Amino acid sequence: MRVSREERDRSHARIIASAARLIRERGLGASVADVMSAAGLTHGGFYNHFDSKDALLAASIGAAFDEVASELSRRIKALGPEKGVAAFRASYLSDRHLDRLEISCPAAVLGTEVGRAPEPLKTRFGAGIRRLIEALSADGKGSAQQRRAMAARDLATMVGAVVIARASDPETAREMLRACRES
Amino acid sequence: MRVSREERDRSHARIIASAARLIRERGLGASVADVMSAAGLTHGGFYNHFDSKDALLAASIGAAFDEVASELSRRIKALGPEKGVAAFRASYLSDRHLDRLEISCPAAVLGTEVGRAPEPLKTRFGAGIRRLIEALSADGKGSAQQRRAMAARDLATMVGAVVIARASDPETAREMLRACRES
DNA sequence: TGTACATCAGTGAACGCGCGTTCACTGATGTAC
DNA sequence: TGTACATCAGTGAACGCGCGTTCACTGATGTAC
Repeated sequence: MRVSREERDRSHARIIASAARLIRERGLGASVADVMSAAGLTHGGFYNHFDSKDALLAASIGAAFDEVASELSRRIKALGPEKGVAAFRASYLSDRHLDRLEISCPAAVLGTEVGRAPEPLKTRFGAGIRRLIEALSADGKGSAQQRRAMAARDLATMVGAVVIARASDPETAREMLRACRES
Repeated sequence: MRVSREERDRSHARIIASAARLIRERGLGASVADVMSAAGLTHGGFYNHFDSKDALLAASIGAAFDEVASELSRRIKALGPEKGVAAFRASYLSDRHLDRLEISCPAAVLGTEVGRAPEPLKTRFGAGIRRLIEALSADGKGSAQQRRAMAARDLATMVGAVVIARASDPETAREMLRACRES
């Protein structure tokens, strides 16, 4: 049956939120039916909300980056640039982060899959990356350009370390994280 | 019809080699039928060679790491530790590497997918990573432990940079690679 | 060395399954009067 | 404000497709005598 406009908008938001979690947990292959079910709906109604699964993926990748970027901003606001970025880095490279796939950084959890995805997904992904670099640039010395480059390198190291750690046996994972925490 | 033992062994090697290329190009979802076809065989014979698709994935991830690790060793042998590692790093972070998925580093091309794969795949993956860290440790100063940690960080940065660059729009990709080449 | 037979790598059809997407239908909501 | 009707979010069955895996079959290879 038809539902009110407010209800419809709530459903839409729930679908994106469910997808943002499920794709991080299971990858881009997370099924439309499972996403809809996690949002408390049935799969048939999906196309009332999105043109295609790819459109949902784009929206939910954006939402996932939003989450991570605002967490970083929150830390910077609370602790200042230097300590805020350091706290973010420590949490990113923590053992705990390894296990919490569903709220993890999209780059660390979807990166290689998005690399093979169609262009619109990459555009969204790239926008998320630039947002993170921008926020990370709050810390550091030198010109704005130098700080951006340092932030980009910093992000690459964090993402690479977590990607490798998650894909490896526990011992190798530990070595990789420990080495990168020392930076 | 039955073929000779030598022919059989050649088929086996061709299947692994084809898989090592195809999974890097298309991800772990590359189909058994496509792998067999690339090896000049039909899909029905696959289970004469492997117990399951996962067994093939493990073998071909190992083979892909072998390729990359021997390329690094070759450079070190030819140019010495410092220049050899530098040449490897430059090639890893080159625009050219971004496009050559099928001969790329498994970590940069399969990392997030292997993160969700069963344990045996991660063990193989971790072994490949340790081999690369080991080889990269040839360069650098300090104790063996310090050199290993530096090599691990170096590898994490390279992998993260390429993962992010491939998953992003071209402009963001360029910024990320440029920043990491400056290291 | 030759012969008879068992083995088994390779073939191609078939299986069951999960997927993205479509569709006819339902009935509460929104709208026109 | 009340009524009649069009709209459309949500449902659940159905579609076509590709996948990993199984299977009966073929015929050259390997082996036992």
